[in-house]
Amino acid sequence: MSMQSKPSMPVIKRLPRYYRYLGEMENEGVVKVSSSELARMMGTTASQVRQDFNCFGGFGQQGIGYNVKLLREELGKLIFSREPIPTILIGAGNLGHAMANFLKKDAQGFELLAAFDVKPEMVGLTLCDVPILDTQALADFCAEHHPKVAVICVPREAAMQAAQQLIDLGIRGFWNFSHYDFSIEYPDILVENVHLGDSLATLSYAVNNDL
Amino acid sequence: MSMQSKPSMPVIKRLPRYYRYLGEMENEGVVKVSSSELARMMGTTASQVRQDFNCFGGFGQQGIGYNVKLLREELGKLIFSREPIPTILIGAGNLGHAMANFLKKDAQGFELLAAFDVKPEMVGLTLCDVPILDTQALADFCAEHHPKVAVICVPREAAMQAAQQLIDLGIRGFWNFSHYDFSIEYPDILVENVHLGDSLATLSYAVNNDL
DNA sequence: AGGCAGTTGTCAATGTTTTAACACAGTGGC
DNA sequence: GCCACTGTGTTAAAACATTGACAACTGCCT
Repeated sequence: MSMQSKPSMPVIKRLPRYYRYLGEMENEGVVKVSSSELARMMGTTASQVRQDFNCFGGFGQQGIGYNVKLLREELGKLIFSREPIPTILIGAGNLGHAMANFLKKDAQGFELLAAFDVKPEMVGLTLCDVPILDTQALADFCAEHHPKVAVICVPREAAMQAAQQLIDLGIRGFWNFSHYDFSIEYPDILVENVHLGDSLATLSYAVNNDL
Repeated sequence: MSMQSKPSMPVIKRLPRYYRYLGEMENEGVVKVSSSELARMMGTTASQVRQDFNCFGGFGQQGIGYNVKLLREELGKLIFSREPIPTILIGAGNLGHAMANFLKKDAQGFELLAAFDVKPEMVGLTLCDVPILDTQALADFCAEHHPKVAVICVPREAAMQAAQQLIDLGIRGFWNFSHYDFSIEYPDILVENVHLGDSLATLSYAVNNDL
């Protein structure tokens, strides 16, 4: 039970998937699981599974395997905070709607407080039970509610403009759907990019080159 | 100008980003660029940039750098096919709407032919100029139009059910937003996963652990 | 009780990706 | 024309990630 080494990015990126599979198993009533079975689901080796968990101190029992419920709880503690992270949405367009929906219904660990948009006809409406506010009101809102994460669903130009303000207002984390790369210009923040265009392009490459 | 070695996955994943940056530069009228400048934008080293391009034969000129327009064109040829890939959308819900929009307006290399949904009230409507059809009509539609890629915007259970049928109907590539992992059960297809939940969880881990 | 089959934690070996180093090509000043 | 300067293509080294191997442990069967 010794913390082996600081988890590397590939390990961290696998955690949510372990967590997801374990959730499915728990729903199906599975009690214990072996590293080799998890490996089969993940498409990797048992060795990697064990080593991944060992970065965090190893949650298994020798000779037995891993307790599904316990392991999931431990991973949950690593991934999610005790309190949901207060979050705002920038850009209540098509994509913004879908992501608000996702945050409210399918995601855990985040609490959507409000959405912001520049379009006057949007302001005043609600989106999944949260108000759509004018971007003008952003500073006041943040001063009062201290959101920690912003979901960026505006085009590149708007994201560029908003970046400095959001950081100044105390936002530390970004779930970024825009084509603007925050991390380049502001190194001290946490950005999770979802570059849909890049993802599609990768698929295109794969289809083209028959990978 | 010698093809060095088969490009590895990390290289391929970087190509769309190079392509994106080069597009921005071209718009700004930049004519030439050096590997070190590209490296600064990408957040990596000049060495990596040069090596990445060399997988495909090296598009630069010694002593000069890279011609922005030329390099972008070459990368474009690698990533995209001559003809847009005929594509269908499965699931015309909130997310499906956003992705149809994205495919039509922001993406290149794909042509959205139709959307499919099981909800009767959806069927018959249009979505970004393409018809929303009943899932029942899927087989006939594919027989006639031969789509090559499907965008999966339905929940896990529906994706599981649809998987075999879509593959049988000749779909080779999937842009998958569901929590169902195609690649595990069907190895001979091309899947680009966009696991929004996993992405959010990664952000949560980062915020929690202050990475 | 003892051996066997199954499983984890851990360390070593292997494979892959990134970074560094350097020879060589082109450009511009003189 | 020659020399310094810039910057690529390419090879080698370093860093990193995955896989293999094995001791330690458990439960079960005889």
